[in-house]
Amino acid sequence: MAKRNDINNCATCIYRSFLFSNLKAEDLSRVNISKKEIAYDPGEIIVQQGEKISSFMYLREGLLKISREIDNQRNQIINIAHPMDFIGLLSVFSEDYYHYSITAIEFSSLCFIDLGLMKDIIRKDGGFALKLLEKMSSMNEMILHNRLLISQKNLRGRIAHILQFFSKEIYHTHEFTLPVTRKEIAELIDMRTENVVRILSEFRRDGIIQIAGKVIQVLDEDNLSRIEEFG
Amino acid sequence: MAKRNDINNCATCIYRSFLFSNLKAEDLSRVNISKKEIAYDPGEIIVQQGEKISSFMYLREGLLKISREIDNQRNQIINIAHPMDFIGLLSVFSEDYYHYSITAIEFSSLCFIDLGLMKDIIRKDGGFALKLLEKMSSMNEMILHNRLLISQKNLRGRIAHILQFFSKEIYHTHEFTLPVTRKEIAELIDMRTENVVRILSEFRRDGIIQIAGKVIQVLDEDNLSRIEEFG
DNA sequence: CGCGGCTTTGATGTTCATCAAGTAAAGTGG
DNA sequence: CCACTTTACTTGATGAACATCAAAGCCGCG
Repeated sequence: MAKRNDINNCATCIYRSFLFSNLKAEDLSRVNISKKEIAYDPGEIIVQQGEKISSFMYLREGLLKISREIDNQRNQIINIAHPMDFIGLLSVFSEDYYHYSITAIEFSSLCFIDLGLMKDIIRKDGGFALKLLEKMSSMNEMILHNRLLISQKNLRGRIAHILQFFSKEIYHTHEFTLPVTRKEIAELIDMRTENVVRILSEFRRDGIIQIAGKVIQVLDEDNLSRIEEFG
Repeated sequence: MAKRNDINNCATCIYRSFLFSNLKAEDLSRVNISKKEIAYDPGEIIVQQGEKISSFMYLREGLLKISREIDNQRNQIINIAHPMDFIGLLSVFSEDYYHYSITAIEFSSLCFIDLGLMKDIIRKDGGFALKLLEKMSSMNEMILHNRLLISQKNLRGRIAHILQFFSKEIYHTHEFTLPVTRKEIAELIDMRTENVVRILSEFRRDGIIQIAGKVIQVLDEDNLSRIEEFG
């Protein structure tokens, strides 16, 4: 793990999530004392697949990719995590070792909370446990739902989907800078790099988007939506 | 919901799961009083997509399919649930309404526990909540993992995978009766009915399996494993 | 300045969906 | 119980969608 700069107090942290707002004052203080805040630059690996799980992680700021190795040199990206996500909620409570890697794809700031402490709080505070169950349930449902959607779409539909994802869910604007390479897009939506490029070019030819390297501008969102839906 | 026959007491129920064995005696008794046990024949619908979630379900015996409608007349099967599974753990705690349907594909017996009661127990018993978190986490991880695997395999690999699934994880024997139609297999592993048939026939020609209607016998498991892995 | 990874386009072949058409099996009503 | 209808299964032929191979330009970085 990298640079440390514990600057914030959980009680006043503007990033404090809905979940932690349900914590009792005493427990919040325990979290505050134990937590470690770490910042990562794009490309930095936060968790290596196979590593032992010892922390409960909370993404304050930035963007991460959660991925896993399939064979020698092929990767599969499971999810892109936004702020307020409890990353690794995927399996913190079921597995001893991470089944996936976590990498920063933008400048990111994470809080690490000792897993033992979290479990202790859960055991003592059933109300908090229920909130956590709900959060976990909805995160898992979302990721699975996404996978099920993608597997039904053709390649154009998938590209449209991922463009809408970045435009609407991540950056909330029509013009944005892709935080991932073409290859990573391919790994995220089950296709080949060449076809990502090809279809992006096609969309540009058709006046649906504008491309300047990693900067994308959505010009015809209606059309993009139609392609996403029917593709 | 269908026929009722509340015959069992949770305290002595031989199907009582690992999870419920962590329940305090008092809470177990509350579950026992509230629970409804219902039996279903193959084909009977247990939950309709869109229905309100009001129960926590536990599969005592049988086999279920969990599926969702994509468009007018196309379905996608998300998972096959075995006994001891807390079905709907997928989203009981995050959503008010089911995002999927549940159908019996063999004679099945389920216990329904009032969701309010479950939430109450969770709030009071953090230890139980933690066990539930672990169970939920591992179930979700398994389902997602399966999806990620399938999406990387070619059609032969997927068929090999699903045959191994039924043979090893469900029936624990080389010869078994498929609980699903060819069409349902297709819906489960993202392919078309025709290709399910074609590849099964191909496997038969190659001496890997024997087919008699719905009865399948795995003859060459090594080969099947190889196809699963490299396909 | 040169190396390696990223991007791009074209050409080619494979895999898979689709269409078609027929058989078998299973449910339905008289 | 039999004619009838529907649903499941099966095989072949065809074309579309996609992966793969190849080659060249680009860009950042040491």
